[in-house]
Amino acid sequence: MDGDSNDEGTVTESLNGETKPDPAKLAQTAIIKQDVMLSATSTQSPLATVSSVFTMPNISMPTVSLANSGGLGGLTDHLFMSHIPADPPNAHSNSVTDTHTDKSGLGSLASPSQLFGQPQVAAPQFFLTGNGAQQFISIPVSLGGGGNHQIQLLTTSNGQIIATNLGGIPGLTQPLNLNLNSGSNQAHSSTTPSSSTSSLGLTNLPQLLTAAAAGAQGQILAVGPQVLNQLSLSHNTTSSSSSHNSQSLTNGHLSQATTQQTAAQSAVQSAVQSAIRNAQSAKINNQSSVSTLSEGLPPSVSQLLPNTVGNSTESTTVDGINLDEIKEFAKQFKIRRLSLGLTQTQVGQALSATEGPAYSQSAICRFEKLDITPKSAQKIKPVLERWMQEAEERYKNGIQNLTDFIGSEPSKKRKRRTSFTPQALEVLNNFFERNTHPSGAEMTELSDKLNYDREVIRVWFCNKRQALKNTIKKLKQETP
Amino acid sequence: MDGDSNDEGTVTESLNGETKPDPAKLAQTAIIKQDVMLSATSTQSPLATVSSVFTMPNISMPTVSLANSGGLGGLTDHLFMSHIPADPPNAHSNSVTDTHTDKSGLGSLASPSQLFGQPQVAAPQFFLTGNGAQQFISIPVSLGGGGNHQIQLLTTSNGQIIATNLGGIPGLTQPLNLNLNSGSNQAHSSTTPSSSTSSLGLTNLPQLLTAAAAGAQGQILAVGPQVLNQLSLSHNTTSSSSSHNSQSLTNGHLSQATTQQTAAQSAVQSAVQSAIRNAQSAKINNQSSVSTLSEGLPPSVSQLLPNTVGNSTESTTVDGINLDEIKEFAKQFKIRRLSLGLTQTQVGQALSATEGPAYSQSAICRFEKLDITPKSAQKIKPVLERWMQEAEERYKNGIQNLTDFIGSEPSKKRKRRTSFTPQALEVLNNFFERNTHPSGAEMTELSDKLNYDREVIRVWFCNKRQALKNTIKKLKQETP
DNA sequence: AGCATAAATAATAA
DNA sequence: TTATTATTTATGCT
Repeated sequence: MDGDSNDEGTVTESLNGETKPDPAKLAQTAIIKQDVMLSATSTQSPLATVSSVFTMPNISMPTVSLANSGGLGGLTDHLFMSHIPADPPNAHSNSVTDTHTDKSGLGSLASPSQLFGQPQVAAPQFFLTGNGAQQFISIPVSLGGGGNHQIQLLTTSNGQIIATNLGGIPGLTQPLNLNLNSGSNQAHSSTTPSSSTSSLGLTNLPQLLTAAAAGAQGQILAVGPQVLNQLSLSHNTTSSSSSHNSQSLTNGHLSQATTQQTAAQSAVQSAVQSAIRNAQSAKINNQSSVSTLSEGLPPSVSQLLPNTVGNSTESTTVDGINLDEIKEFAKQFKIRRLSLGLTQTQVGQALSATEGPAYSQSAICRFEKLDITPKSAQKIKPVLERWMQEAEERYKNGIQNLTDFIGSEPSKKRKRRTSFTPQALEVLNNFFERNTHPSGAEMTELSDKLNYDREVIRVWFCNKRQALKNTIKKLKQETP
Repeated sequence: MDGDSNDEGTVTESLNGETKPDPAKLAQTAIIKQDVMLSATSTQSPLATVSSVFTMPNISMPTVSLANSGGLGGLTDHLFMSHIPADPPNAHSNSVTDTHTDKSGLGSLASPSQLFGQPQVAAPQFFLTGNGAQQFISIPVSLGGGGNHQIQLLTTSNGQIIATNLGGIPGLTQPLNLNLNSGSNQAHSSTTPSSSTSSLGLTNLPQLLTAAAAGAQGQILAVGPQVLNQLSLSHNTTSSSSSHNSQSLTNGHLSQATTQQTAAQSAVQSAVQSAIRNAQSAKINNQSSVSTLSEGLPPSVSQLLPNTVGNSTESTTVDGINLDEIKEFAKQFKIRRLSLGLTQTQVGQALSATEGPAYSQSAICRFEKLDITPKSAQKIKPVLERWMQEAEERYKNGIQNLTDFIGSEPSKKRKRRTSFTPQALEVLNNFFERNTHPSGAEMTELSDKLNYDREVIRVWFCNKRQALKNTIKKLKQETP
């Protein structure tokens, strides 16, 4: 649950000097990064859709090659190619899954008690709104103005607790605002190369090696280029492929059921929700799509595309924008990103540095999922393409180079897994039993008491909650 | 674990049963944490810039691809150059640094209090990274500003020392960075002989292809090694021998080299674990490692490979197994997996079904990272190849098909994010203000009252606490 | 041989 | 965009 991701401290300054341009804006807070690993996302299925066929069969080879592939080499070629899946658009939407969702769902509404809560303010606001600029975290609303009294504000009715709590917590008082940036501090000093390096080397060596060798990075990288090429090709083509399976979800498989007990509910909910959210769901759009689509909502590329598929040979275009092309690009972009061993966060941060704010991890995520408007996609696509090309170029010239470009380290290693002592676990578990969500102060206390990093403690609770949740889920399933 | 935990319904643990024995012995465990962070580096400026000139966006026709490929050859040229850092080891400039670095450092160990967990002390850790800017990981300390009073905040009750410590340490401010690279050094000239490249290619078909195709790859590969070598060198350096490196390059000996690493790692592990865990063991080991090499541990492919590279034309082989080939396969396998949108878990489950047990998510993960013995890798490689081919084939024919093959899951969707009603939020926030840690009973009550899943409620509190925590953290950092 | 879970990354509500 | 949730990956462990 908790993710973790965020944290970060921004330290403003850096020590190093890295040259870095200014980062003025760096991302903010955030976290940072991670390592290389790639993850996959599987969530959605890529379907193959296809769309237009064309001629670019070139690639076809792959198939054949695949066979061979035993060897590696071949693989590359094909890999991608073959797929070319177009993804079905909906991916997300399908709701089958919803299960939990309920909440919002109808049920909840309808139901009960919720009603009564008093309607207070919309809670939402409280948090930060960040405004545009990235760097600042602004606190909420209010703050904007002058001093930050902050805390109270936060609290507000709904209680954003945050503020309140803080208040309660001694020390916390501080104002909420944080500016991340704080001025760029940066020192760029030049870095001392040799020395530093060396040190590094030593330090890391072991790890490095490993990483390189095994590491994700290395692997991935290699592929990259090829992929790229193909990608581009395919891109246009769109390829042919087969049908999309319509929604495969098919339930047939329910099998799992997984989770849900409430299939029924979920279905309902999902339906509802989806309806609401998406407003236009994919299908609908087809034709009218554009116009009709929701009025309010601007349709995202993914929403528009689904339709496309069909069999038509033609590409789907909206406002003069070739959605298929964008779709393919997005797909390839992801693969290229993964090939370089980069995370969405890293890409976003790097872009924010060079292209200006507006490239958060979320933004990258949305682009890849095409959960953005065609116009928007069209706008950032060239930026991403350019950036990716440079990243790839640098990669070729050495990781170091890429590292510099990105800012962070792609190869950063994963933190070593912490081992808790039985004693520590006992303390943690006892605490967890009483309270699964320790406050910051409590966490700090535990951290201090047990002598583990506070972050480690935080993560422990996070994972513990997850485990609990999973356990509960299982029980539910079984029970009935 | 804890024995006690029960209460509530939380089932928690029961399931597992873990129960873990306790080892009373462990001393404390602590965390190991940290690794090193490397930061990156920067040293040189990369600047290269570049950029892309054209971009061929999408469409790229085949041509494009050609271009790339064409590139291949060329690529080679550059490849290497850059890297080659030489680094002397020295390291220490900053005290901080030292810490990490030294493994030997024992000193560090000594220091603190770590009775339990980690040694906090070492503050160093925290920083990390950042290199450039952005990324800092947690805590930090901010250094930036100078005095941060904030720090204290963190500290609060227990005071995680961290903050405090940092503050105390003068100088920290900077230090942490490590530059990897530095690479500059380089001469590229000599280095990369094209020939080598080619040779490489020849040797390993797979690679060749790749290389050719993508160009990048090839390059990369090449590079990698170098880097590695260097690293190793430096690595060794520390200790003593450099010799290895050279050897490593060559293949013949690889084995030994490998071992070394292995040893190192292993050493590390053992050392760490047994001993202090925490301390950053890694480094420490190095030295010893060498000599020690390990006997005990069976070397993994990744451990063996690094050395290999070098320039040698030949491929690394151990026990008649071509490690380079396996490495390449592993790399491609991952990409292929991702291209199909599959997770390690899915692959593992599917394989377990068709090939019999023995293909857990962990197994897949380890294969991809090559954290397995060559023998083992050689054994499962064909299985994975075969499976992947079928998966790809099915994918082409429709997702459905793939879905069936995999067994359900692929399409499983992510649970939809819960939306709380304003009313519910009010109730929750009010509660949170009074008590951030509701008991199980209280949670159940809220769940019931608000009509949300209990789990959802639990998570809400969890996240709320985290948010609070993060807020606090930020405050600390920033505020100057 | 793998489970359990820490750590990391992606996706999503707001 | 940000904050937060959901998923995936990696690894310690006996």
